[in-house]
Amino acid sequence: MSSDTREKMVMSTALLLREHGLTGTSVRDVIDHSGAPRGSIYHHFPDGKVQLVEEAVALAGDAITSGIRQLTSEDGDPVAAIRTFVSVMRHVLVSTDFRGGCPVVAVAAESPADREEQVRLSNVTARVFTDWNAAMAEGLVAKGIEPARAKSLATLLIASIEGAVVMCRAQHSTVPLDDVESELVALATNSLDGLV
Amino acid sequence: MSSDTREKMVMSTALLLREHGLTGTSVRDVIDHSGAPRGSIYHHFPDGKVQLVEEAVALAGDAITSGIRQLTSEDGDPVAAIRTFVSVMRHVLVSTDFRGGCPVVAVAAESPADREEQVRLSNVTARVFTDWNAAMAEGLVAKGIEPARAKSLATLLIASIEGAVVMCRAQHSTVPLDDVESELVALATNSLDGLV
DNA sequence: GTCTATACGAAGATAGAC
DNA sequence: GTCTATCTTCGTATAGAC
Repeated sequence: MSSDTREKMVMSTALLLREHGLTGTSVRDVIDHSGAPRGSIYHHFPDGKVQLVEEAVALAGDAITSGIRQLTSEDGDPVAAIRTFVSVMRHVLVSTDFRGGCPVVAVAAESPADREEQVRLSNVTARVFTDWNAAMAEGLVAKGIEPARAKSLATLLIASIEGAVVMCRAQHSTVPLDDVESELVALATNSLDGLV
Repeated sequence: MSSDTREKMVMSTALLLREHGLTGTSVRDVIDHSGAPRGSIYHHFPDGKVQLVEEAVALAGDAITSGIRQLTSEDGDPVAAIRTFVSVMRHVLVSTDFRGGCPVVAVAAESPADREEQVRLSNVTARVFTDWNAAMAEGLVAKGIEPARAKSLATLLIASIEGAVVMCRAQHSTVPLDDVESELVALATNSLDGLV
């Protein structure tokens, strides 16, 4: 089955991206890591590396979006969404011995020299960040926070978790993420109670 | 004067790193950008690219540390330090048309395949993040916040600003950083007033 | 769909002249 | 200190057979 090979390649790309970054991840690496047949890359991904990366970012990003939506929808709890988001990131850090982070950030933090590539990739990363933000914000609004505040609060949540992940990689420790989590939980709780 | 050439090379490295990342920045690029003589790189930097990057991260990182210390020392104001940190980042984003971010994050977000390189670079990035954190935390403690809380609050400040910068690059907009700034200023103000 | 072979450029680094 | 030339490896991508 060919679609199986395709999926494996996209998955491998996401795993390699979060560790070595955009330029640091080569098509060769993806082939080796996925065990995919060498001659099939440009069959499945006519646009080559850019397309592979686009799909990997979308895959990883949409998975997070779904997670947030599930935890915040209906009778959900935004604080649980925060904890889950943090847990996912912490697991990635620990399981890669602090060599891996978030593939979306990895791509967003590098600007390729090639213009077209730059545009295509920032389009995906921007969409993912917007989705995360909307999902988080909706959960907060459902709990009584006003839309404008919910949006900026959601941005703070996402930005700080992502920033903490980078700090954890540098320090080979989950402490930055742990600290950010407790601060965020306290802040979100207070905000939901109308205290702040 | 040779030290002039040296400084230019380190400076150029920092500028290129924040835009293209670790793997995306080549020694050739640094030579071209700095206008330095081609044959002098390995004279000034015997360890080649790693050394160049180490010094660039330290240069950029220490400049921020100094900025924070100046604004928080003595009769200083932690909120002013936040605003200044944000201003610096916003200027980088706008002046590079959202193609450039923070060189420290750029390096910390990529794990080189080479072990020794990985160790050397995470040593610098870790030190810089620790310095930023200590500088911010000290400013908060001086204003009456208890040490443990100051440390985690400082981490939140730094992580969220850095995370927001990455989001801004993706979205070609300063809105994420603007939102984070207002949230942080509010939080810091409340914390200093003993409200939270 | 998948193979092997290969084109072509760019990467980091070094040698040896000046 | 700086030059030019070059070694070697690796990057993306393509060609043409199977």
